[in-house]
Amino acid sequence: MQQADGEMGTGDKENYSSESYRGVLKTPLKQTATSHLVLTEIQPDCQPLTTPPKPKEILQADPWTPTSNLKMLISAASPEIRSREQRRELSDNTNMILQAKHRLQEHLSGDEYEKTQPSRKEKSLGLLCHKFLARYPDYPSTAENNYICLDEVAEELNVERRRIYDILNVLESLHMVSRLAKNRYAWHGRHNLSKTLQALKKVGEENKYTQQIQMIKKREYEHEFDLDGEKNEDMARSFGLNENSEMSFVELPGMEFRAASVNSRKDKSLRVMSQKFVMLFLVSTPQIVSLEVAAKILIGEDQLEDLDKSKFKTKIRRLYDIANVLSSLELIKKVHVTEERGRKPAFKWIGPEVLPGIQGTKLETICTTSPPSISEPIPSKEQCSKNLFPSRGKQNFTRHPSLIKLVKSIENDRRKIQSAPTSPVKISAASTHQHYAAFPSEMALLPAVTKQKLEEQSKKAKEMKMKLSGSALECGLSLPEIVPEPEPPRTTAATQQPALIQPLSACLPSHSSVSPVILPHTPSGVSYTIYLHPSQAHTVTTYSPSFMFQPLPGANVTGIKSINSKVLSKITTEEGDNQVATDDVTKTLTTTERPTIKSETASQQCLKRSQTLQESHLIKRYRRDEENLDTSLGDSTKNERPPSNSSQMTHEMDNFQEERQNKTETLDQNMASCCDQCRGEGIPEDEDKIKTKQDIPVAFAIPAPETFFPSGYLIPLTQCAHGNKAGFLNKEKAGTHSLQHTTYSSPIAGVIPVTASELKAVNIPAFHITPFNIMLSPTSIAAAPVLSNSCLNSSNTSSAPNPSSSVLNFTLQHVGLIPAGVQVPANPVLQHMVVPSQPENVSHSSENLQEGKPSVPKEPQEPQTVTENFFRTPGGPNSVSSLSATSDGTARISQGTLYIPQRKLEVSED
DNA sequence: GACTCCCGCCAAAGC
DNA sequence: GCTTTGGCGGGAGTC
Repeated sequence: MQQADGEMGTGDKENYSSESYRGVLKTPLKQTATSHLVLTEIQPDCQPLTTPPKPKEILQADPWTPTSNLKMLISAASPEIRSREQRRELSDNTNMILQAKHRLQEHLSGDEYEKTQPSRKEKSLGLLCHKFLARYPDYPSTAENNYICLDEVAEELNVERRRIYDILNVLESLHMVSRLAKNRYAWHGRHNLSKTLQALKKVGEENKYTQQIQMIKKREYEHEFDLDGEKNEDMARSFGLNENSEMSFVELPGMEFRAASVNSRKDKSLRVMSQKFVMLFLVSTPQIVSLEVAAKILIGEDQLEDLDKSKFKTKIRRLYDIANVLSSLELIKKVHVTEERGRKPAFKWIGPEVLPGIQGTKLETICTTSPPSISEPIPSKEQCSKNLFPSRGKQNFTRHPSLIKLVKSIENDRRKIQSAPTSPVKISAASTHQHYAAFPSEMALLPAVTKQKLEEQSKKAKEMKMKLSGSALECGLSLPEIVPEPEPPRTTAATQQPALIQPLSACLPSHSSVSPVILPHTPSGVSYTIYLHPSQAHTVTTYSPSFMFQPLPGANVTGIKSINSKVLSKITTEEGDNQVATDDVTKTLTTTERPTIKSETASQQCLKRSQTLQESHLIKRYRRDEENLDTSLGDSTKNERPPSNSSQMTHEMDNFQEERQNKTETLDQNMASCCDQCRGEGIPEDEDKIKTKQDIPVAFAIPAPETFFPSGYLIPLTQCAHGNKAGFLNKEKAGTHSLQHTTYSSPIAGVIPVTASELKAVNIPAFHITPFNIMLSPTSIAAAPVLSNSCLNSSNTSSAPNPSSSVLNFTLQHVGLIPAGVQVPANPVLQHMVVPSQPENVSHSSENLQEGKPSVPKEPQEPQTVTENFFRTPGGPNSVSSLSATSDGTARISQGTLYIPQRKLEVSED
């Protein structure tokens, strides 16, 4: 109470009309009054306290419930209703409520009074935030008086200012309010929300939160989260957490904090925590974050050595505070994740889908009139850093350190642009080229351009298909709508500029820009770099009879190279940058029929051994997967999908396959033929022949109507020196111990940026390209981005043929990334991406964000099941792990010794 | 007993 | 030196 008095001091003097009222506030009676006051008063601006009394309600035995309050608040959110309510309530006698309070206080003893108090729930920060939000419009006009008087708000809501600070801090983190001066805030509503979320997502990706989450979950699963500082430091170090130990606030251009106070105690600020928390949702797939994970990440960034229980508890408390406010904003909702270890509280993102870079033009506009922007690091890196981190003379709010990385990344990109071989640019893309060059990270995702490109490519591809001879199309599946241009003859591909990339080269992505990009065609003989954002670097599944991964600078890379043309399949995974190789490659090979793996850091001997060992297993798998393929190409794919999605899946699948219906049969035959070849002589025996089948140029995406995920870039390699198999084989040894091929010094030539919306627009459903940088050798056929069926669900836990595996193989073969007949298992890593059906999240993606529309309220959902997979990366930074799903429901890493069972997370909503 | 999170102490920062 | 701001953790209410 003393503190309350202290807090109220100034405000009381300024705003409270009488000492008696002040006294009321200090009495328990205020608690009762609080609820009812808030229920009735909806005053958008700082106005004199005119809270109408509702004596009857005050004395009511049946207190108002959160539900009823919410309903009222919703109705009050309407300006008309609100004004009507105000008019009516303003007519009431304000003094009545005070009298009623006094009366109640006098008549009731302490115990009796306690019973009249609203329950704890009714005093929750979430409800308080609801009340607070109800006072202001979501999208205030600039003409309005949008100032917030802290004292008045606290007074009218009848809460201590301390609570208002909690709300304001979270709102500040979303740039819904900004502090103007002491006791004074400005209300911005949701105008800036979408931009803020985009910025947060970007920063979250920069900070590799996805990997951090994975790492924590993995550790969680390996053992109880140990509080051993050394281990956690290792973990943090691997993600560069120490670099970000000073948590900084992410600003929007033009939204810099002017008040110096915000710079204080920023390291533990609720604002920063809130932003970090939101980031976790934005980068997570699915967008469900448990409090535990969030707290650990926040602690990890804070002080690793203080990772004790009290710290953890405190963090959890704060996260609850934040979550309550975010829930009131309808950005998240509480769920429970039930896994084998128990039921955990978690929160699910229900806010608008955030696609990075969509609003690049808007941001750019702001940046031109604002202090240093993300997309416009001028004039130099140093200057930018200076601007981002101004001196403490006059404290501006510090921008996030990751922005510095972003600047460097952009500069690198620009360098690469300039050094990369130029490719002809399509007219359609030319107009945007300059724009892209100016704002590569933002413009790389321009949906309209992308869509146009897709359409053009589709047309061209269809035309070229008509012209192409069938000799190069043994596996001749017709092309998806995004079919790019036809491939050049393979014999000259290595020395040619791939025709495919020509229209693509106009677009240069920033390394730092995480963009959903559709993979263009992989013409035979043309090497590509699949360039994915480091923050997405979870896993990659590849498969090739002869392929090579090439790490790209500044990204998480797992390299893998086949030194034996008979190597039939490989799966790689990467979860961190600095994992330590600990496992013997051959160890697990003897226990599994799964593909061999190869760490970049492992010896070549291990690789050869593993390859030899796996050959004997692969033939079996070919047979098995061949059967699966047949099944998956039929109706089994649909059957395996969750019931809720089966209809839509069927529809999309039908659409997708409609135009290639006739060729499917041919495919089956060809597949069988190829498989026969593989069985008999090993795949690469007829490598040229196989490669000629890769003119199925476009990433064939498995329909996944419920969720779209960011993918990456496919970047053609235009300076390939390896023109033939022999040359490649000669490079094999070198490739095993060194993946730094100078040949690929300038790999970035072009990409097609595609957003999820475009994917859907062209009936190309989501596919997953696990975050990785893969650089193929010129002669290699495949680097297989994981095209994962989003509906994989947990079906691979059964011993039945896994259609997802077949579909995946079909996809990879279709795309030309693996030879026909070669099979790769469905990568269980991807299954954690399977999220409950939420089509509305897709539909209102970019458009609504751009228009600043609020997210569409979502219907309550049934409990959902999410399968998560966690992996140990057995090798070092460049390690390669083989992952596979086993019939007993485990994810197996062939290189490592770790078996990590799949975790089925049941997400239930409260 | 675990989960939630209100509450207010009290210190840092601001004025 | 007073006020504002907000980190922090005890502990009560709820499940």
